[in-house]
Amino acid sequence: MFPKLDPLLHSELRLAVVSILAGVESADFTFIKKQTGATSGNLSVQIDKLTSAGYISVEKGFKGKMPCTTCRITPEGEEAFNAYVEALREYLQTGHSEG
Amino acid sequence: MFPKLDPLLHSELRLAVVSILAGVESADFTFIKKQTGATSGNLSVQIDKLTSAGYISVEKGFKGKMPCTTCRITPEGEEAFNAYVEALREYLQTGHSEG
DNA sequence: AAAATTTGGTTTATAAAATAAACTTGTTTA
DNA sequence: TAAACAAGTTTATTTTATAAACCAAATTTT
Repeated sequence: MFPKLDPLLHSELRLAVVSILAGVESADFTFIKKQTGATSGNLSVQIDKLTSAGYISVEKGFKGKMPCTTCRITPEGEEAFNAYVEALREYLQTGHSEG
Repeated sequence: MFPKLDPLLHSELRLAVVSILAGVESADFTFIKKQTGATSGNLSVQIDKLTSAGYISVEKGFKGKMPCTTCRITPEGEEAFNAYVEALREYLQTGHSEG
């Protein structure tokens, strides 16, 4: 019927982050921030949550002398994303009859 | 890029309600409750919100002697639902390149 | 070279949401 | 007629999302 939607992905910003990461090998904090238009604080928090869930991995390093936080989606993250997309289709596709 | 998702629809239960109503002429409270598996309280609250937003309309009557709350999607609701589906596609479809 | 500004974030506080628990009103059943 | 049930509503609690404030280091300006 209506499958449960993974609450970790059913969040505008986290979904955007995962969507970006699903399409690239990796992306860094500032890039994701620009793409999503999110504030640093919000993005930092949501990246933490995705990391704790094991959906993405984060590598902290430097680009020249500047700190640089690089994010990647994990296999678990990809799987969760795919499952979420599948689940959502049930909601988006109308035609739930009264029978 | 990533369009804003209508917060009124980006809610698991409200989305399920609207999805159901988008497919039928009308549906009553108890039917929606069964289909979604929601608690009465939660459903009541979410139906109120959708009503306040003008996305659905509610008609209170009786089925025999029992109270019966019938819900319908409004044209605004349909439009909002369609827009939401469109917006979501941007998120679900991967391939946001780093260029 | 000191001061001011910018970069790249994190931590903490606040506002909004989702959800469940408790309650209400009326009806049916034992 | 008392107990149980139906159909919801109201209120309280827990989560979430978000923004505001903060921090350290690097860069730019004077």
